[in-house]
Amino acid sequence: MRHRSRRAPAATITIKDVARDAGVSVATVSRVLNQTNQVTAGTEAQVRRAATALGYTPHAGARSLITRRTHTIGVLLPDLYGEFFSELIRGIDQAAQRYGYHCLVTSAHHREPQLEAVLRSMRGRVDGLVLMSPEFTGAVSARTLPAGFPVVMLNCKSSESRHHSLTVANYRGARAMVKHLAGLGHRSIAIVEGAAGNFDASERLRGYRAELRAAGLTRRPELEVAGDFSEESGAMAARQLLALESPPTAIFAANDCMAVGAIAAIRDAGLRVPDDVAIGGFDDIPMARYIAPALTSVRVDISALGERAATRLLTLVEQERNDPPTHDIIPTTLVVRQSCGAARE
Amino acid sequence: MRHRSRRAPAATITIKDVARDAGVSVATVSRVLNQTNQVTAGTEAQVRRAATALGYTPHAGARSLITRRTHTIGVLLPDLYGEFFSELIRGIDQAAQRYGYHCLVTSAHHREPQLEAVLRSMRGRVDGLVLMSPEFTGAVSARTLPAGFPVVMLNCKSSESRHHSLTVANYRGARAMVKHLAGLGHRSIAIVEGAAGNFDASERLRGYRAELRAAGLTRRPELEVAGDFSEESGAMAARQLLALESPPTAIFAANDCMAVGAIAAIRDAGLRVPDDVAIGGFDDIPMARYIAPALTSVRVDISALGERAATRLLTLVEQERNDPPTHDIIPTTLVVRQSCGAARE
DNA sequence: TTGTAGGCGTTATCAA
DNA sequence: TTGATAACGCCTACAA
Repeated sequence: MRHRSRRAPAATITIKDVARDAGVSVATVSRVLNQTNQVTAGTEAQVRRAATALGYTPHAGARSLITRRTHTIGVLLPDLYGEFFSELIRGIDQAAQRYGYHCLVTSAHHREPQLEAVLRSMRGRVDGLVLMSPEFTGAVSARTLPAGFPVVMLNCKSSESRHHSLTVANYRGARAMVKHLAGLGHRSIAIVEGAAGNFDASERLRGYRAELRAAGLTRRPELEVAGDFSEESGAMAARQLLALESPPTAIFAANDCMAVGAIAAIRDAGLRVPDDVAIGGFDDIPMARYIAPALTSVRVDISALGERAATRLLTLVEQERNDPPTHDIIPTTLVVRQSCGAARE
Repeated sequence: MRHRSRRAPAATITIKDVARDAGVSVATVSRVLNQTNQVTAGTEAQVRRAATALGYTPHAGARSLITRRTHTIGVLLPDLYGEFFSELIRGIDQAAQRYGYHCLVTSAHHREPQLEAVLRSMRGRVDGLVLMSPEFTGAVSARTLPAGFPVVMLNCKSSESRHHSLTVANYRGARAMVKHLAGLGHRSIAIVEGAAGNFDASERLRGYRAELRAAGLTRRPELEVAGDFSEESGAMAARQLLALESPPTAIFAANDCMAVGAIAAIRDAGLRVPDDVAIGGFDDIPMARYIAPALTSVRVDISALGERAATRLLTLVEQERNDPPTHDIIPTTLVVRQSCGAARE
């Protein structure tokens, strides 16, 4: 008959219950729990006893309402597919935990209105934002975020410089790989591009083109093939390149997954890597050294990227200051193995 | 001279500002924003105009304090390393977004006290919990979570049945793989075990042993080699197995990464896969079909696991009822490719 | 249909 | 050292 066939209201015990049981005021309980040592050892003991007896835990939401600190950072990612993001989140979470913060993770905001809605929904939930989104512009920021709200951008267009940013050295990494291949004597070097619209992808393409020019090689548009970072797209791209009238002798895949797909396709076509076609990848995923032939790649320390981003953000949050934006670049390393034909082990 | 070389207090605009500008009370603003259609079209328009003009967004924390709904679910994982977790998070986040919920992700809680602290810190932050932790027992639950708090456990010991749970069919999957290898005529089948203490690892080992017995094969302890799910541990395990007086003719690696490492080690030893040693993996990561030889594996739909877990949890949260706990098992599929010697393409 | 006022669980500011 | 009491930003009876 009552309105309560529903779940009981989660018998929530509050600071008041502790105060009552300890025979003190809520203010005193609060003081004990917040380490503001203005309490007698005796009363402190009483309070602690009552608190543990009741199994009391402060309500984070209520606390943050008056404190204006949620001790949570928001992490906004364009996607969650693949090792890149798990590594990134791992790094971010690691740094956050070190500071005693939580991570609110969200992904997939394609169109601008959706992005704005997501950013808005963060109000009152997070103290700052790690943002990885090509769609995030200064205008969006102004419309959705309070002025001075701490933000660190990840792998975004460098033009957006009003916020702090961290970027992987995609351009330099790609140049290093192409330079290496050219140094091995390759004159026709192809690229399998990353996903369209992806910032990493376009930067790697830019590096590829720049280094071709620097090496005095002519750029052939038919050697720039679309891909989407998946193994399958790498295989398709390789097949397309092999079917050319004059196929390339080397292929730079914009990530390791596509490189693996390309190697499989080349093998299926009856050709050998690196003897007939040399292959280079990007990212240096753990598996790169174990496949056959071992993959030459551009190493990126993704979790370090995440850690630095979170650390930067948390510094901003805790300092409560408007430092002038910094723009860091995370360096990459060329790792030479068998697939490019340089190392023969 | 002022106290404010610090950041301005983020000029936060509240419901009061909107009410003032719209010339109505805060209650009316609230009603407009919460779709309780008890407002004149005229005043509603005024309120909306004022709200957008100010760029107002309700404060989620304040709202949840009175609503007793955070619209956030907590996700507690033992780790964040590797594709498994990114896929899992992807599935969880997908379901959460469909329900309009956020995800608070945390990892790495090794010892019990730390786990309890983390669970406690969730109070007032989340409406429910997706929990993947071997250390989470009924006792921990009772000490840290309010009675009736919605929880869905992932890949945990089935003994813990007071909460809802979802589990991958590790045991059955492992049996299917071993049965397949035995069916190909292999009499000495080795296993490279997963990380010690890991539930998936122990279940896959259990399945391996059970199927050996069922196939009438004698179990040889030296054919059970330790691993930790990494490529490197798979390679080490394979080397160890090849050094045996009578090495196995087939190796079941408890995940694909270790299988890749094992294949590399076997090749380095001058032997061929599958001719000299057959290999089977577990998980069927995207790359499995592209390596050489293509990897036979047990397919797991991880993102589906995450999606189902989150959906189950959100059903509990929204229904506000104490349903009797359900215990679902996510099935696996054997995917036969070249590495086991069955398919020759 | 609208406004007033109380309360959600904390912390912060005063007096005492 | 301690205790009232007023915020924090919002929702929701209840009254008008």
